[in-house]
Amino acid sequence: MISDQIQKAVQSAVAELGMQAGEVVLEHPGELSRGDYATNVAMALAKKAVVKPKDLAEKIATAIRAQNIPEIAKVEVAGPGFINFYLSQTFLVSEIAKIVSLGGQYGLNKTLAGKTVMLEYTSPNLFKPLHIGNLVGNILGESLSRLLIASGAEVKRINYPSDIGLTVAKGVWGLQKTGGNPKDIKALGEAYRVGNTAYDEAGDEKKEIEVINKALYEYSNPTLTTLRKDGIATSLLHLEMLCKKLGTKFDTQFFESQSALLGRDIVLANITNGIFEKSDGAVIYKGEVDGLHTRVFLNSHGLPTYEAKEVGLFKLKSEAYPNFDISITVTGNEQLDFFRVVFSAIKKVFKEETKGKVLRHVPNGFLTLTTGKMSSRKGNVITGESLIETVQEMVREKVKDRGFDVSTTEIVAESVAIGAIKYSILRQQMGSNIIFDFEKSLSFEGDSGPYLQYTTVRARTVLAKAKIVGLVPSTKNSPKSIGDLERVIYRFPEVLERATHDYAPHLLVTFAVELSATFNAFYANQTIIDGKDPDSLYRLAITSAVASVLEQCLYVLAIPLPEKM
RNA sequence: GCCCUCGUAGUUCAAUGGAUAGAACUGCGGACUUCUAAGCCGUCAAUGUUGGUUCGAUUCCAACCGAGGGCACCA
Repeated sequence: MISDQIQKAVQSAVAELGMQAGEVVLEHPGELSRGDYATNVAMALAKKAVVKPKDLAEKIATAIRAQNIPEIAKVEVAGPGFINFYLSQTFLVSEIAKIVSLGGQYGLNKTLAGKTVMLEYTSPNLFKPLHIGNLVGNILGESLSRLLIASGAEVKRINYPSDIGLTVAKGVWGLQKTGGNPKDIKALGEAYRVGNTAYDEAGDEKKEIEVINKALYEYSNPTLTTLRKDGIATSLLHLEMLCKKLGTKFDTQFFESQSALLGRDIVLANITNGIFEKSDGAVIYKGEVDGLHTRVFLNSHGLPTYEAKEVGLFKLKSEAYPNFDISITVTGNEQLDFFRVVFSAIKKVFKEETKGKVLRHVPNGFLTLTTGKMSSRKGNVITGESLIETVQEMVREKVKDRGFDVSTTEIVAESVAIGAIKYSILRQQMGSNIIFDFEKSLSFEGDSGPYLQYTTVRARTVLAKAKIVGLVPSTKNSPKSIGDLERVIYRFPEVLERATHDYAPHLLVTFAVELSATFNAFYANQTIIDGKDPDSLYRLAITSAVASVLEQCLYVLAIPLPEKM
């Protein structure tokens, strides 16, 4: 990458002056007028060297100029002692040519080549409609997995649904009460709602549900077991459809019914060695040794808690993928402290299996809706699906005016709705809570999923039109001076790499918006297709590069791209 | 009480310790007989408070104020 090249150039220039630069910090100046890269080495070194930062910067700049690097057109000292680099037109144009020829391969890197990553996300409660929180986790998780793949990692997408426990018991109890068909997803949702309400009233119903819960764990009642089995199958099928809509396909599923007793046994086996200890009839792990807090792994009835199930789950995972390098769990940010403790325990129990490996919890934020439309009156929970459906309906109305046929309208409405939702979740740093504003997300004006989709579709439309006229994009004849687009688009590979490194899809979102805005300004400023203008072919090359990079951004964010808008 | 997140324009979000804190929405004002106007151009507007570290702090440290979450048998 060009940034590495500049880093090296700075380092050797500093060394020439008899100093040690260490890690050279390179950044993109806030404004393009200040160049493409800037470094602050002179300011950082000036103090030690007892010289004025600007004088030192000038010396370093001179040494760099002497290297005659073809990619660098100009080196300048500015402000308090920054050294600014201006990339050469030849380099920038060659990047455009590179993007056009490489297409979707442009920008991929090998920083995680050879690494296997287990990435667990979504992980819903079966029997219970998919909650918005699950939706957020799925969206973040899918984008993370695509980011890791773009860096060469082999990613195993893992789903960990809860198929046993109180939630399921509530649903089964509800099915018996309502007589609902366990193969009907709507009846299942209704059954859970009935069961959940009854449980909260804490009367005889609560006891009945607890009895069912125990019976399900023990498989002691065939009727109940069948209801559970059918309900789970229905839920899973439904989940799979929803995930498909969202762009996820899991490699593996582990169920809580597998991890529960396994986890319990592992915990029991690690009491004598002092990792876990008994306390008030329960089995606990004292996180205080690691500066954390105590958590209960087995309750006083000897049943595994969520904590112990995680221990069992790790066993399942590490057996399925013994050669993994990184294990990531994406869940709500309220579980931050929980996972610190659980990972601390797991690392002790599985000392060998976790040696040299990374266990990481990636929190996703809590999503709240600003408008009253979706608020949960009457105790109705907002499901992930109803969110998508509501947004889709709003989009549908807008798309109708465009005069598409019925099936196109439907496809576009779904893509745009999902794009809008995903964008509003991925645009900010993960972990912080998300405010989802219906009006704003669906205004389609700037800083939105539809904005990115629209820009990409627009660029593709232009390319298609040019093709019909017989114009082929080319960078052979670039104009005397080039614009801002070339100076933004070549940054894509470094943005992608950093987004992976920081687990931060939002960096890619920010970049995609900036690129889109630059392209839209470019588009508005002139006519791209003009058979009489020799520069037209170059403008088409740029358009092609933009379309290609934006498509990649959307792909990594797992935002669908409609054919037209 | 202890611990963890976090606090940036009216609103929703950006800003690997850097230069004039960037967008979008809203408000106000424009351009358009061009390939998609879900677009483009201009403009008003912000770092919770008080200290500290630093050549330089939205960023690091401390205290305070405020929001959310967690802290023994839920997940």
